[in-house]
Amino acid sequence: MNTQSHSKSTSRSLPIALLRARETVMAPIRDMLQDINLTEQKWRILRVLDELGEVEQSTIANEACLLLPSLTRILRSMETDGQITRRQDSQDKRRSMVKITEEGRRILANNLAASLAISENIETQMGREKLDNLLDLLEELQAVKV
Amino acid sequence: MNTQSHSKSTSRSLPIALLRARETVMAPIRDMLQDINLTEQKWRILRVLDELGEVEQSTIANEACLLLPSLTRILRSMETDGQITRRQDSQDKRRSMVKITEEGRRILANNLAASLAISENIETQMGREKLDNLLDLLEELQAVKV
DNA sequence: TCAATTTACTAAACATGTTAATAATTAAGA
DNA sequence: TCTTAATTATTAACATGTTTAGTAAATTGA
Repeated sequence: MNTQSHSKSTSRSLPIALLRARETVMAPIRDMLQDINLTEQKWRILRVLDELGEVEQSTIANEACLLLPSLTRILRSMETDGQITRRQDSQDKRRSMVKITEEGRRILANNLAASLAISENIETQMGREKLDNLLDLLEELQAVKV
Repeated sequence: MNTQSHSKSTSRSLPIALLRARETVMAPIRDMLQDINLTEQKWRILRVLDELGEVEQSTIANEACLLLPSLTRILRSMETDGQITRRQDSQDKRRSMVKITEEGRRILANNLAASLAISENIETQMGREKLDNLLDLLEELQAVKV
């Protein structure tokens, strides 16, 4: 008898189930991103910036699930590549405000169709109702106090 | 109007929702693991090995959602620390068979209670029914053809 | 039988994750 | 005001993620 027969199988373990499900969903997205030479993290950052407008780095880190040290490096390279701009906030000089550029928006626009096609493929197989149900449950899980 | 008003907000994006939910769930587990000087990946490997017995590395990689190059490095350090053993398979000399040691099992056993407490906290807040529903949907999502 | 292909793993290079320490600035309290 | 604490971001160091390439062993198929 193994240790986990007291516990639960990894397939019913929430952290592992979330990870495996994400790997499934990400596989085609990674293929798409590889074609345009963009990492998963940079893609998330562009989407968050497009959604929120000009924001400070801590906000990006929270929304895109990145740690600040990673973000510092990634934004540096994205600034070099002309996908985002940074400027010091005039009110609070600790903050640096980040904004997506036209080039960044262009990348999003160019890949919107491919991105949607991937989502729709999953929606077709699982069904809209189940997918909404899943998204609701995931939002609820995020709100749990840990 | 931003690019994503054609698309969907990041909170209704499956990859991002899965990532954010996982961050929530993992936070207390990371705290637990830090106390015993174990990474999240090593914890997953121990759980998979405990569940499956002696297996080849590709199997571990699949089950624990790790790529083989990462696994090579991590197993090397776990072997040094006496948590797993490796031996060449006699039938197929390409394979190396990996097994959890008593030390590895001891680590699992010592942290089973803490691990369960974390799961039960989430279960209490979300409810058993919703959690089962979520796990079912995640399993279904994993099975989607991408 | 043997060349071509597949499988299992490792190596190397670079990007990101993670923690700790630090600098700069701002906020809060005595 | 002055000091202390908190906030924002960066740097450094090391572990892991990710991709590409490579090696060795096994399998396939003419």
